[in-house]
Amino acid sequence: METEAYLGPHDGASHARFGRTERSSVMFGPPGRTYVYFIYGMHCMFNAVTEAEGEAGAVLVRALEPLEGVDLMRARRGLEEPSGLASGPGKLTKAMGITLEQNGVSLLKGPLGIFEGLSPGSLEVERTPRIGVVEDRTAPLRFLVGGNRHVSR
DNA sequence: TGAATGATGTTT
DNA sequence: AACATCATTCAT
Repeated sequence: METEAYLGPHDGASHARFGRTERSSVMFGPPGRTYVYFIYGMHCMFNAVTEAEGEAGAVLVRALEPLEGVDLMRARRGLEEPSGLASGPGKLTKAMGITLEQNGVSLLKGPLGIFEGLSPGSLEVERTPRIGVVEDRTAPLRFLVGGNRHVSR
């Protein structure tokens, strides 16, 4: 698992840096929903909205370790090998079948209810600067599970 | 290292 | 209405 935090209007690398726009409006909405957006003309990025309504904040899920549905993910990616299925934010949405249609849907229940029935775990979490951002190059807002190879490049 | 590829927000 | 930018990926 690998994530990055994007903050509110004061975060120069966040989509919320222009305030509440059509694209970023879901970031200002209630927490526990998805924020999905289209980038580079070809990739969807998957975020979880984190902050209270009226404040902006989201966590970009950049990579994960496939535990279930590996064959389906492989089929969606069009890969023979099950390695690197979701080792990047664009790869991850393709493997998961996440598109703009899922923008703003709940993560607390339903098909994407990934926060449902979660119990706190204990993981070694490493922190590094975020990838692909030009503002705030040094802020350590990228979080990875220590020693896990299912991360982005 | 660079091309692919299109929406977004800002500037004119 | 036009432009620069972009929370990437893959092939060269």
